Amino acid sequence: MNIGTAARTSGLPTKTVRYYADIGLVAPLGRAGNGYRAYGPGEIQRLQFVRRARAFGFSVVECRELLGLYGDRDRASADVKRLALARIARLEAQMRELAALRDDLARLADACKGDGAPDCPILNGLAGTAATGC
Amino acid sequence: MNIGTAARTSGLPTKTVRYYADIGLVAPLGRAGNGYRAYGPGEIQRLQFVRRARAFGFSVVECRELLGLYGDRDRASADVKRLALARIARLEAQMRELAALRDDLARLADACKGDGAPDCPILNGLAGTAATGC
DNA sequence: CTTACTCCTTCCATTGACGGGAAGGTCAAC
DNA sequence: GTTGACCTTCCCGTCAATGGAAGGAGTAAG
Repeated sequence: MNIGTAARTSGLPTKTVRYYADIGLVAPLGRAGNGYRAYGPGEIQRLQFVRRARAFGFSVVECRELLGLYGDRDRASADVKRLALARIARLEAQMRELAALRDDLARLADACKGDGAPDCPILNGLAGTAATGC
Repeated sequence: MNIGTAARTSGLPTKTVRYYADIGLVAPLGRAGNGYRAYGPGEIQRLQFVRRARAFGFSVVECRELLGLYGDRDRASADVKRLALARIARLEAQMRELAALRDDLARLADACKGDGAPDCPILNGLAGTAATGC
């Protein structure tokens, strides 16, 4: 299977598949006589695996670790759960940060009339000339 | 005022202040005879402004726009409010995405016993061999 | 056989917003 | 006069790709 077909069936852009081959995340089966990368069903599965893991917010490094566990028949599911829970914790920390930002910004925006006048609590808040609590 | 003092009083790393000077976001007052960048109180204020706006998740491009409005005596607060509301919308979209990721991942992690056995619903889910709804 | 078209290869540059570190000039204090 | 802190420019690295150029390979039609 050539890289284009592998890309289409795995749902990744060709460039990304090549990139994953370059960094050794998902190596092709080998090379055809013409130098084309050759992919088999196992590689397709790993590419899809990585695509999903990336969609879950796992970094490429984490994907590498997950792929290692994926291919390890002696893996302990505790290892995988640990990675997943750590990722969940990071997601929730990010959400809390974003929520705090939104609240602060919304408070400023609420105080802003949004008319044609130059007096703007948002700019005042960002400039630190008003009490914004941050 | 030299760049180090400007960095300390504005709360930004020296590298960042230099970077902002390079990209023309906050230009120094001028150069001293020895080539050192010179900063005055106005620049400090703009640096702090950018620091706060960046903390609010505004991109450097948006900061540039906000700085333009900040220095414009004829600005309309509606322009600023538009930027703030757009940023809030983006924050909320990000939060929704993160929440969806967390929910999917938590559902998988819940199904995982986390013991020493190799059977792992998380890996199965990522591999697409189980119904995960994604 | 030539043309046309798609697919593949490698290599290089770019993104955003800096951070690390080298090589070298400047300044104030002791 | 010699530390030590501070400043300058310059270049490379981050993360995870993405865009594009230059050129080779495969297939079908005219």
